[in-house]
Amino acid sequence: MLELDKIKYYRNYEAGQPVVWSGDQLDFVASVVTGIAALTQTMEDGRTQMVGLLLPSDFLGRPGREITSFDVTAVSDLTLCCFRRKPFEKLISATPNVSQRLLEMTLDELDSAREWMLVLGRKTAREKIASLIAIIARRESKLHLTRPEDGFRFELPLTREAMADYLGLTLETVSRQISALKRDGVIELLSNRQVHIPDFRTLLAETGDDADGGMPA
Amino acid sequence: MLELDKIKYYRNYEAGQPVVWSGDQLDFVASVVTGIAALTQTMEDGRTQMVGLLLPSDFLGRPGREITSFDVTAVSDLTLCCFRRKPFEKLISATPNVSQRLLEMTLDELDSAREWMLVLGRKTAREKIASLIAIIARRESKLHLTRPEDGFRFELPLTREAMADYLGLTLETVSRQISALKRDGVIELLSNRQVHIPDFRTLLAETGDDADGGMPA
DNA sequence: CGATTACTTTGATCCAGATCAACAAGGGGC
DNA sequence: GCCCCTTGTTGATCTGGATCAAAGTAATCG
Repeated sequence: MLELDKIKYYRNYEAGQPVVWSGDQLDFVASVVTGIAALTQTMEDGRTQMVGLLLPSDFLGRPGREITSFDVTAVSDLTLCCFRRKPFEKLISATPNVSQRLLEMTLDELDSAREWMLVLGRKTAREKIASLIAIIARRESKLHLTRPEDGFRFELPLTREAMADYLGLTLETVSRQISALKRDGVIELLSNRQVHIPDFRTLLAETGDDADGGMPA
Repeated sequence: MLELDKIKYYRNYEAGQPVVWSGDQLDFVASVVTGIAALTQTMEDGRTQMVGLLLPSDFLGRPGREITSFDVTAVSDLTLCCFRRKPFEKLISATPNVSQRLLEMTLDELDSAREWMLVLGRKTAREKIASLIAIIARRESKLHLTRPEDGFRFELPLTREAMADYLGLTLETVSRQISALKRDGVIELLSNRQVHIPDFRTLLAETGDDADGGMPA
């Protein structure tokens, strides 16, 4: 992959800044280095739905199609490692490994998207919130190499509004359900964003998923 | 692709029959020849959400992972063209074209899944129904090489319940909204399943999408 | 054919979550 | 510190779709 180094460069975005708008041409593909980006869709009347979260190491842009179908926005301060499209595409057509790796990543994303469809289509507001917190918790624990079963604490990277956009809810409902989970001892809040999970099993029980079902990314 | 012929065979399913259950080992990958299959997820308490529809030429199964994460069911009578997994995987690692083609198909499916997330998360029942009918209409028109703008008729391949599972609604709501669209002259029903669209634009206006936005598969 | 079973429509009622409306709590910047 | 501004909470009310309940229609089978 040494050739990649020759065509890569970095871009930085502040929290809230747009990376690309739906329908725009994206003349690069990129991988998230630090921070979080959100893929969202917006209807004419302003209703919006987040359709994906990009975390460090996630990939942005699809080889072979230069037009994005979703808005991409920096949720937190964001650094992207970008590759100019043309040389990148030449590279992947030359090296089968890259293409296979990309396929695998894409299939994982597809699985995640489909699992999220269950969340959006069938879960209650409380289950949605619990699911989202569980996903973030799982990721954090992976990052810090702790087992999520042990109680631990972390920071929610999303505003209440962003959570609402992700979950197909309103921000008021998000706030209320977080309060309810706190009242019921499922989670503890050290501050608005700082969450402590006393018992991960209890949280999982609130997601509505069976025992150890996988969760979307 | 001549080598593929050596390892392929056919399977038939009757409407309603399961193809695989979530968590089962899938020792083949396949492509739909005729009929329709549904990918669904089910919660412990029986709530189900359809997460994908497989139509003729769509692909089932992912190279590299033998366990399916979704139930697959025949919605109508179904014929699959199957490839035994091992030789198929050997083939795609040998021929970069196949792998690239698969990547492209998967990216398309991912886009579709994400567009469906907007439908599930933010659309009203009426918009959901209109969206579904528009999608099916579009497909049918593609199949018959007619432009969907011209009024035309076709058959809904799904029961009201299957539509409800796809749209995150109950079957009663589906029935009511179809009746409402009929009452308002957006669609005409020749029978339960036979739909006639007098004016495609009118239908599109009911989906909530802006003008010519792409629709999920 | 009539009967049984599956699918669909329609009605009445209920409730989870949306909407409308205040208000609290940070958190910079000056 | 104080003010402004963004973010979050909480309350009151409303409503779209769920739920519960009956019929109506169509396909299937003996």
